[in-house]
Amino acid sequence: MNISEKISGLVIQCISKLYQKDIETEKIILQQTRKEFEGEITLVVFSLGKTSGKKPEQTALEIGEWLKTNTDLIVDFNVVQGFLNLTIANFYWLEVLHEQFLNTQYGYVKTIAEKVLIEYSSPNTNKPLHLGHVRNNLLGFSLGEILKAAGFEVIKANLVNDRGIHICKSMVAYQKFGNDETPESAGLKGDHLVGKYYVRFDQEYKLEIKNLVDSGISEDQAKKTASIMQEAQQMLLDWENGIPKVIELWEKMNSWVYEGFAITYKQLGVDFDQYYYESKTYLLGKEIVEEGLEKGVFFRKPDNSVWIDLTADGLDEKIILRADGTSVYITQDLGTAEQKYHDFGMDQSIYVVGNEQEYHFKVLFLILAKLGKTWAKGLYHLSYGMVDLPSGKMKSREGTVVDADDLMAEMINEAKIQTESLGKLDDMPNEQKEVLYSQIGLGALKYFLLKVDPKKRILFDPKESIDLQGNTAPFIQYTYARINSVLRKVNVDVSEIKLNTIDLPKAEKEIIVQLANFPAIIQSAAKERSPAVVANYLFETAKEYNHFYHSSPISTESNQDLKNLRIAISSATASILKNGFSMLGIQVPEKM
RNA sequence: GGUUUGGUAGCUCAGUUGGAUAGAGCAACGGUUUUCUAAACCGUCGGUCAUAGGUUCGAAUCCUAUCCAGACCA
Repeated sequence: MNISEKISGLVIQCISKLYQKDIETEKIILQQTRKEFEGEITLVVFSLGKTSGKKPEQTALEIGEWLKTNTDLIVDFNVVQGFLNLTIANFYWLEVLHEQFLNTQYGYVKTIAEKVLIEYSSPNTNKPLHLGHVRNNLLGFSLGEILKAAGFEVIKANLVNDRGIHICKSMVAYQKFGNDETPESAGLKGDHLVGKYYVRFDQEYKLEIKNLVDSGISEDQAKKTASIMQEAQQMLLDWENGIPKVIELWEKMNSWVYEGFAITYKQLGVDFDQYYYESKTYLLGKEIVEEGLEKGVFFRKPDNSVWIDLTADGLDEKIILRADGTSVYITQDLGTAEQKYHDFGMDQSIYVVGNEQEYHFKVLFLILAKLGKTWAKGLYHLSYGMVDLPSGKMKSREGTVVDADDLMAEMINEAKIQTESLGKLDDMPNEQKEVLYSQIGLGALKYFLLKVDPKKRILFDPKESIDLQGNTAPFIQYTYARINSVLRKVNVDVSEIKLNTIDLPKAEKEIIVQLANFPAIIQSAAKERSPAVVANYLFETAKEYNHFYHSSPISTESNQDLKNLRIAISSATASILKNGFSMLGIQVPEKM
């Protein structure tokens, strides 16, 4: 039971004793006391006026007095207008702290309540990953870690988009212009090599359109008749018909891409429990179409196409199956959703996909609900904003992207320059330095993307490198490293420390109160499905600790009780920073 | 045209179910190291919370309308 729940209980008791009235827990509004006032928890009394029949200040005074005299937990109070500021007994804070530094998994919920599947990343195999994908990957991974900490069983899934016309485009371009180039011969990562031909296709295609338009054909017509596009469409048909030569090329090029992705994923630190491939799932969903027709949820038009009418739900009529019987995206997604439920029987299924697909998922979830799928209520689209450049949207085929591999390399290099210029680590072995640069550089990148609310779009200016000072990962990493340094200096076994009840100085109490919020933060981040909640909390915590650090010497403190207290606080802070960061996929260095 | 998300300091963002004088970081300026890591700390400057109404003891937060930006559906 956390402190708010405890106090709520006490206030209910108090009101029943003082005013002979019962009150619902929801009516009791508690918040953290603002720094400028005495106390740690504040009861907002305005809404209790009706219950007490008295003015807010009078009510606050009466409740405060009762709590002070009748409970051990509350030792003092003060009233400001309708706010009752409560001072909690030191023994409580010491208890919390004690639990924290003994339990390195403080705040984690160990009993598994529900199973949740998170689908994220879901790349196309025709080009390398860019900054937008990085946001997706980090959000998906991080949310998975947060949900695990909050007591969910998590399955991370990746639905690879490995077929379709866009894949055929790079294949056609490679066939025409590739000269049997390989990643080895070109000295390129496999995904970059394939991406090169995706760009090449677009260039050739545009050129051909231009020539056709110049010869007097309309642009629309030119787009359709361009021979390179027709080749791509033919290749898609050949692929569907399993023409060996095409399948072979497809397999070869995809395998290059997978080798490239594996490297990028590894460096990003993301992983998956389950892979789905669109090439294996794209025919799913046709049975659902039958099911929908039988149930009367779908209807067939005279031209034989299948539709659903969602106008009553404020949406449109949506096509489910084309007149020629071929699938559209939503058909596959219906099938894949059912497949996933069949495979895992999860309670919740989260799709981490950009906000451009909000409409699509609204339709998908609605259809599944209308089909009477009991699991449809557990579907959720984690929609996030685009990462845009000052010049606008990133487009792979036009080459206007911030490449994930390049960016990571730049960030690591930036971290290296910065670290070397500080010149504190001259005695560190080179191998260790490389690890550190990567922790700092990647940490800064990840934090940059995760600290903002997923709903918001992010503007990334490649000309301005990502900060390493202020509200950044290195700030928090530094706080961690510094705590480690102090703990090395005092050289005690933290688990052996006994905390005696002593007066808590203000700085000490403030940081303990901050640390005590960690379990609630995990829950709130899980509920809101937002790693940003964790990121912002960790920044506040690090800031609070730094404030404490500068006013509270540890190694030179002669009062043993106070020294132990500070060691305990430092140790607890370190483990919260480390655990919190691990939920964001960011590592902490022992030294920096 | 419709749906939807956002708009908070020069810039990047926090701001819990409505609560106290709207907070951080960056940038700018000033200070702190014979003391445990100065990637730090302390201070100064900076606000019509897009706009206008409404709800109420109380609104950045809820409601309505409008403006701006993004995304999507025709």
